[in-house]
Amino acid sequence: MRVYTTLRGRFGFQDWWSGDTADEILVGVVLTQQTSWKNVERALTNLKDAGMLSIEKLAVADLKMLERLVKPCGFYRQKAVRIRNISSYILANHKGMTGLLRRRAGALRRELLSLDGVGEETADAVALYAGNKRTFVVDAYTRRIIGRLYGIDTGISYGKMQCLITDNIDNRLAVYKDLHAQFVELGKRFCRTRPLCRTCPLNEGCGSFKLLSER
DNA sequence: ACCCAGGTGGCCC
DNA sequence: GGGCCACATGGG
Repeated sequence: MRVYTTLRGRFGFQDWWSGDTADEILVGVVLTQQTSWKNVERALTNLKDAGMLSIEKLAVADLKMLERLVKPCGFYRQKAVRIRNISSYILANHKGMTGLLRRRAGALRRELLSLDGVGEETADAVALYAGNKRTFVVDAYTRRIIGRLYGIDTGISYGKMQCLITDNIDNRLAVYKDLHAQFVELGKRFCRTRPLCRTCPLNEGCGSFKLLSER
Protein backbone atom coordinates (compact mmCIF):
# COMPACT_ATOMS: atom_id res chain seq x y z
CA MET A 1 0.00 0.00 0.00
CA ARG A 2 2.97 2.28 -0.41
CA VAL A 3 1.48 4.22 -3.29
CA TYR A 4 -1.88 4.68 -1.59
CA THR A 5 -0.48 5.70 1.77
CA THR A 6 1.90 8.14 0.08
CA LEU A 7 -0.91 9.79 -1.87
CA ARG A 8 -3.27 9.78 1.08
CA GLY A 9 -0.63 11.43 3.24
CA ARG A 10 -0.02 14.05 0.60
CA PHE A 11 -3.55 14.89 -0.51
CA GLY A 12 -5.70 13.68 2.40
CA PHE A 13 -8.79 11.47 2.31
CA GLN A 14 -10.82 12.48 -0.76
CA ASP A 15 -14.25 11.23 0.32
CA TRP A 16 -15.87 11.53 -3.12
CA TRP A 17 -19.65 11.43 -3.27
CA SER A 18 -19.99 10.05 0.26
CA GLY A 19 -22.86 12.37 1.20
CA ASP A 20 -24.72 12.38 -2.10
CA THR A 21 -27.77 10.37 -3.09
CA ALA A 22 -27.42 7.52 -5.58
CA ASP A 23 -29.42 9.57 -8.11
CA GLU A 24 -27.00 12.49 -7.83
CA ILE A 25 -24.00 10.20 -8.15
CA LEU A 26 -25.37 8.59 -11.30
CA VAL A 27 -25.97 11.96 -12.93
CA GLY A 28 -22.62 13.35 -11.80
CA VAL A 29 -20.76 10.34 -13.17
CA VAL A 30 -22.35 10.73 -16.60
CA LEU A 31 -21.85 14.49 -16.67
CA THR A 32 -18.18 14.19 -15.76
CA GLN A 33 -17.32 12.18 -18.88
CA GLN A 34 -14.44 13.98 -20.60
CA THR A 35 -15.30 17.11 -18.61
CA SER A 36 -13.68 19.06 -15.78
CA TRP A 37 -15.44 18.73 -12.43
CA LYS A 38 -15.81 22.51 -12.22
CA ASN A 39 -18.17 22.46 -15.20
CA VAL A 40 -20.03 19.44 -13.84
CA GLU A 41 -20.70 21.36 -10.62
CA ARG A 42 -22.38 24.15 -12.55
CA ALA A 43 -24.64 21.66 -14.29
CA LEU A 44 -25.43 19.83 -11.04
CA THR A 45 -26.27 23.12 -9.35
CA ASN A 46 -28.62 23.99 -12.21
CA LEU A 47 -30.34 20.62 -11.91
CA LYS A 48 -30.62 20.89 -8.15
CA ASP A 49 -32.00 24.44 -8.27
CA ALA A 50 -34.57 23.27 -10.79
CA GLY A 51 -35.51 20.39 -8.50
CA MET A 52 -34.54 17.93 -11.22
CA LEU A 53 -31.89 15.87 -9.45
CA SER A 54 -33.88 12.66 -9.11
CA ILE A 55 -34.47 9.66 -11.35
CA GLU A 56 -38.24 10.24 -11.21
CA LYS A 57 -37.99 13.82 -12.48
CA LEU A 58 -35.24 13.15 -15.00
CA ALA A 59 -37.07 10.19 -16.49
CA VAL A 60 -39.85 12.45 -17.79
CA ALA A 61 -37.95 15.72 -18.14
CA ASP A 62 -38.41 18.04 -21.08
CA LEU A 63 -35.39 17.49 -23.30
CA LYS A 64 -34.83 21.13 -24.20
CA MET A 65 -34.96 22.16 -20.55
CA LEU A 66 -32.56 19.36 -19.61
CA GLU A 67 -30.13 20.48 -22.33
CA ARG A 68 -30.21 24.02 -20.99
CA LEU A 69 -29.52 22.87 -17.42
CA VAL A 70 -26.57 20.62 -18.28
CA LYS A 71 -25.12 22.92 -20.95
CA PRO A 72 -22.13 24.19 -18.89
CA CYS A 73 -20.51 20.75 -18.83
CA GLY A 74 -20.29 20.30 -22.60
CA PHE A 75 -21.59 17.50 -24.87
CA TYR A 76 -24.89 18.75 -23.50
CA ARG A 77 -27.17 17.42 -26.23
CA GLN A 78 -26.05 13.81 -25.93
CA LYS A 79 -25.68 13.98 -22.14
CA ALA A 80 -29.21 15.34 -21.73
CA VAL A 81 -30.87 12.65 -23.79
CA ARG A 82 -28.71 9.91 -22.31
CA ILE A 83 -29.47 10.97 -18.73
CA ARG A 84 -33.17 11.04 -19.50
CA ASN A 85 -33.12 7.63 -21.17
CA ILE A 86 -31.00 6.05 -18.44
CA SER A 87 -33.31 7.46 -15.75
CA SER A 88 -36.37 6.28 -17.61
CA TYR A 89 -34.92 2.78 -17.91
CA ILE A 90 -33.99 2.56 -14.22
CA LEU A 91 -37.38 3.84 -13.13
CA ALA A 92 -39.25 1.44 -15.38
CA ASN A 93 -37.16 -1.63 -14.60
CA HIS A 94 -36.12 -1.14 -10.99
CA LYS A 95 -38.36 1.64 -9.61
CA GLY A 96 -35.21 3.66 -8.91
CA MET A 97 -31.52 3.42 -8.02
CA THR A 98 -32.10 1.45 -4.82
CA GLY A 99 -33.65 -1.38 -6.79
CA LEU A 100 -30.97 -1.33 -9.47
CA LEU A 101 -28.13 -1.27 -6.96
CA ARG A 102 -29.49 -4.32 -5.16
CA ARG A 103 -28.16 -6.42 -8.02
CA ARG A 104 -24.88 -8.27 -7.54
CA ALA A 105 -21.74 -6.57 -8.89
CA GLY A 106 -21.39 -8.63 -12.09
CA ALA A 107 -25.05 -8.36 -13.09
CA LEU A 108 -25.11 -4.67 -12.20
CA ARG A 109 -22.09 -3.95 -14.36
CA ARG A 110 -23.53 -5.80 -17.35
CA GLU A 111 -26.87 -4.03 -17.00
CA LEU A 112 -25.28 -0.58 -16.72
CA LEU A 113 -23.06 -1.32 -19.74
CA SER A 114 -26.12 -2.12 -21.83
CA LEU A 115 -27.31 1.49 -21.50
CA ASP A 116 -26.47 4.11 -24.11
CA GLY A 117 -23.95 6.53 -22.60
CA VAL A 118 -22.58 4.10 -20.03
CA GLY A 119 -19.16 2.66 -20.81
CA GLU A 120 -16.81 0.70 -18.57
CA GLU A 121 -15.57 3.60 -16.50
CA THR A 122 -19.04 5.04 -15.93
CA ALA A 123 -20.48 1.64 -15.02
CA ASP A 124 -17.69 1.00 -12.53
CA ALA A 125 -17.93 4.47 -11.00
CA VAL A 126 -21.68 4.07 -10.44
CA ALA A 127 -21.19 0.58 -9.01
CA LEU A 128 -18.39 1.76 -6.72
CA TYR A 129 -19.62 5.12 -5.47
CA ALA A 130 -23.40 4.68 -5.62
CA GLY A 131 -23.61 0.90 -5.18
CA ASN A 132 -20.65 0.36 -2.85
CA LYS A 133 -19.38 -2.54 -4.98
CA ARG A 134 -15.67 -3.28 -5.11
CA THR A 135 -15.11 -2.41 -8.77
CA PHE A 136 -12.01 -0.33 -9.40
CA VAL A 137 -12.48 2.65 -11.71
CA VAL A 138 -9.83 3.00 -14.43
CA ASP A 139 -9.57 6.46 -15.98
CA ALA A 140 -7.07 8.30 -18.15
CA TYR A 141 -5.10 9.55 -15.13
CA THR A 142 -4.89 6.05 -13.69
CA ARG A 143 -3.46 4.80 -17.00
CA ARG A 144 -0.82 7.51 -17.17
CA ILE A 145 0.19 7.11 -13.55
CA ILE A 146 0.40 3.31 -13.61
CA GLY A 147 2.15 3.46 -16.97
CA ARG A 148 4.74 5.92 -15.78
CA LEU A 149 5.31 4.29 -12.40
CA TYR A 150 5.61 0.71 -13.54
CA GLY A 151 6.58 0.98 -17.19
CA ILE A 152 3.27 -0.51 -18.32
CA ASP A 153 1.79 0.21 -21.73
CA THR A 154 -1.01 2.72 -21.12
CA GLY A 155 -2.89 1.33 -24.11
CA ILE A 156 -3.71 -2.07 -22.60
CA SER A 157 -7.39 -2.91 -22.28
CA TYR A 158 -9.57 -1.54 -19.50
CA GLY A 159 -9.99 -5.00 -17.99
CA LYS A 160 -6.27 -5.73 -17.95
CA MET A 161 -5.48 -2.40 -16.32
CA GLN A 162 -8.20 -3.03 -13.76
CA CYS A 163 -6.91 -6.52 -12.90
CA LEU A 164 -3.38 -5.24 -12.63
CA ILE A 165 -4.48 -2.83 -9.95
CA THR A 166 -7.01 -4.92 -8.06
CA ASP A 167 -4.54 -7.83 -7.87
CA ASN A 168 -2.17 -5.54 -6.04
CA ILE A 169 -4.20 -3.46 -3.63
CA ASP A 170 -5.95 -3.91 -0.33
CA ASN A 171 -9.34 -5.53 -0.62
CA ARG A 172 -11.28 -2.84 1.22
CA LEU A 173 -14.11 -0.80 -0.28
CA ALA A 174 -12.76 2.42 1.20
CA VAL A 175 -9.44 1.83 -0.56
CA TYR A 176 -11.15 1.19 -3.90
CA LYS A 177 -12.98 4.49 -3.56
CA ASP A 178 -10.17 6.60 -2.23
CA LEU A 179 -7.31 5.27 -4.36
CA HIS A 180 -9.15 6.16 -7.55
CA ALA A 181 -9.82 9.63 -6.17
CA GLN A 182 -6.16 9.94 -5.20
CA PHE A 183 -5.05 9.00 -8.72
CA VAL A 184 -7.26 11.76 -10.10
CA GLU A 185 -5.92 14.28 -7.59
CA LEU A 186 -2.35 13.37 -8.46
CA GLY A 187 -3.17 13.41 -12.14
CA LYS A 188 -4.73 16.86 -12.05
CA ARG A 189 -1.58 18.26 -10.52
CA PHE A 190 1.17 16.22 -12.17
CA CYS A 191 0.02 14.71 -15.44
CA ARG A 192 -2.12 17.22 -17.25
CA THR A 193 0.27 16.64 -20.09
CA ARG A 194 0.89 13.07 -21.15
CA PRO A 195 3.43 11.47 -18.84
CA LEU A 196 3.55 11.77 -15.10
CA CYS A 197 6.12 14.46 -14.47
CA ARG A 198 9.34 13.79 -12.60
CA THR A 199 8.56 15.95 -9.61
CA CYS A 200 5.45 14.06 -8.52
CA PRO A 201 5.50 12.75 -4.95
CA LEU A 202 5.45 9.12 -6.07
CA ASN A 203 8.77 9.11 -7.90
CA GLU A 204 10.67 8.47 -4.70
CA GLY A 205 11.06 4.73 -4.19
CA CYS A 206 8.27 3.34 -6.36
CA GLY A 207 10.20 1.46 -8.99
CA SER A 208 8.37 -1.87 -9.06
CA PHE A 209 4.75 -2.80 -9.23
CA LYS A 210 4.67 -4.85 -6.07
CA LEU A 211 5.02 -1.63 -4.12
CA LEU A 212 1.37 -1.01 -4.81
CA SER A 213 0.82 -3.58 -2.11
CA GLU A 214 2.65 -5.15 0.77
CA ARG A 215 1.02 -8.52 0.71
C1' DA B 1 -4.78 30.58 -30.91
C1' DC B 2 -4.04 26.68 -29.25
C1' DC B 3 -4.60 22.30 -25.68
C1' DC B 4 -7.19 19.90 -22.37
C1' DA B 5 -10.94 17.91 -19.26
C1' DG B 6 -12.56 12.22 -13.73
C1' DG B 7 -15.46 9.06 -21.92
C1' DT B 8 -18.73 6.97 -25.18
C1' DG B 9 -20.48 5.17 -29.43
C1' DG B 10 -20.23 4.69 -34.38
C1' DC B 11 -17.76 3.39 -38.26
C1' DC B 12 -13.87 1.24 -40.52
C1' DC B 13 -10.44 -2.32 -41.40
C1' DG C 1 -9.61 -6.25 -31.45
C1' DG C 2 -7.72 -1.62 -32.44
C1' DG C 3 -7.60 3.28 -34.70
C1' DC C 4 -10.02 7.39 -35.76
C1' DC C 5 -13.82 10.61 -35.28
C1' DA C 6 -17.76 13.71 -33.41
C1' DC C 7 -19.61 15.30 -29.40
C1' DA C 8 -19.11 21.00 -26.72
C1' DT C 9 -18.36 24.15 -22.81
C1' DG C 10 -15.02 26.60 -19.89
C1' DG C 11 -10.19 27.18 -18.11
C1' DG C 12 -5.10 27.62 -18.71
